[in-house]
Amino acid sequence: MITLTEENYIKAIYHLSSNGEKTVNTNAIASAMQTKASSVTDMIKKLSEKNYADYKKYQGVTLTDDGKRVAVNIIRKHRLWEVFLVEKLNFSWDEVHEVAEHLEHIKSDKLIDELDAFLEFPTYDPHGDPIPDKEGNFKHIEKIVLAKAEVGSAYKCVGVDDTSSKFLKYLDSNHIALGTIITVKHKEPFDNSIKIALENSEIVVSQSVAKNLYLKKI
Amino acid sequence: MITLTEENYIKAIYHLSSNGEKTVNTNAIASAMQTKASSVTDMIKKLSEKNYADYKKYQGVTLTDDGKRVAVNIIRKHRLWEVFLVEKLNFSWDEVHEVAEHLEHIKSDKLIDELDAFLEFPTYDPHGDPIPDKEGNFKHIEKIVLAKAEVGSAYKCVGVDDTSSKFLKYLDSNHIALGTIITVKHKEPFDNSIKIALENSEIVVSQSVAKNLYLKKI
DNA sequence: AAATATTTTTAGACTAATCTAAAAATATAT
DNA sequence: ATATATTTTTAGATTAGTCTAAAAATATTT
Repeated sequence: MITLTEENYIKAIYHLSSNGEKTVNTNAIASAMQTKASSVTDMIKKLSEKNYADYKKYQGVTLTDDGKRVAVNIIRKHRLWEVFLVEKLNFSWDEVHEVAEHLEHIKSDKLIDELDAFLEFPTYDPHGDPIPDKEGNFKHIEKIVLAKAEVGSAYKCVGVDDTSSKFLKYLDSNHIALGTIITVKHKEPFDNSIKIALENSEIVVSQSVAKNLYLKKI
Repeated sequence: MITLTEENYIKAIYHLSSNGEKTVNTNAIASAMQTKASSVTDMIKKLSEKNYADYKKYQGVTLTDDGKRVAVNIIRKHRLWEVFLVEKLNFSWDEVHEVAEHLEHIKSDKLIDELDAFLEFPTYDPHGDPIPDKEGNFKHIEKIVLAKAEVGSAYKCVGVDDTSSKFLKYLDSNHIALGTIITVKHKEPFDNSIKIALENSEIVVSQSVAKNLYLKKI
């Protein structure tokens, strides 16, 4: 049996290794899990014993295929619940994360398969992240970050990196949502801010916003 | 903060005291919680410290108003999730209990209020049990147990006491569901079995079935 | 009312997950 | 390449919930 805490560590390791495929180090996990390095060491030993992770002392950790399977399944559940919350229960995209963090740990294959069907097999969650299917495969969308978009081109907003309530509320108040069409007008070299055109407005966004917004060329 | 285990103990105490309003004894809780009496003693001390229960050594335990509030809220969540599972996710009434046991512990007022609205404020769960409203009030239905129904009268099936999968499947296979009209034909004094008439059939049910089926006179 | 049985509590130990503080290993700087 | 800094691990303690076995309290029999 896998515990809730083990699941959360596995998920954290998965996310930390998904941007860059090498081993994940103890401190990174500690900061992601809001805990201390010593606790992480204990846990990765346990994950290693249970064959969810490969671990050699002082050398960081990687997930085994089993571990990855667990991680992807939790991500599937998390994202399906997020869709449910937004589409059926009137949650906004900045409110779903915390509740989904809990719902994702409910263990019932029937529950998640039926939920998937009830939602008509969605492929993206409310933040534009792909939802793995039952077998763990997910769509790979070719997206770039606004910071690297080219001046003069038009893009569609397809996702966010930062899913914090603060950032999502900022986007809401500037009328940026998934699907919004964005044209890059000007990049300011001084502070890396970017002027973009939306449907009815032009706004300037800071570098930190530009780094967290995913676009697809149209 | 209230833990999952505390919530489960509170729920168990509530259910044990709801049939008969006096104090609940340690062994009863131990058997309901599938644990040992010594563990129960530890926990009721803790619940007492946290003001969810009143407890005097060797004298059993009762819930405080706070404790009752917690219990009713969990029951509300449990039953709303059951309705969701049956009405939206194609679960049958014998499959919902286990999953609802987990879902009931998700803590989010918005989640449960929106779920309630999404389900159009149901007042009964799939087993005929009333669903408390936000304030904790629930409908009291005047129901009797089949074992005490009178020969010759007609009744509507309004609930079950035993919600085990075994019993519910037995009812399914005999075409008894919530709303089914039942006429009592004969009571057999020898073994307390009862012959009842359904829409298209007559069947004999044992005493243990008769004790677990709730009816309302029509 | 004394003897016996049952129930409940206590005492002490265990596991999972965590922590602090110190030690060990690795990485970086001079 | 040696010293210093950083990262990681170990050692030992803590908390929540559980257990077993023994002790204490209550209930039941005779």
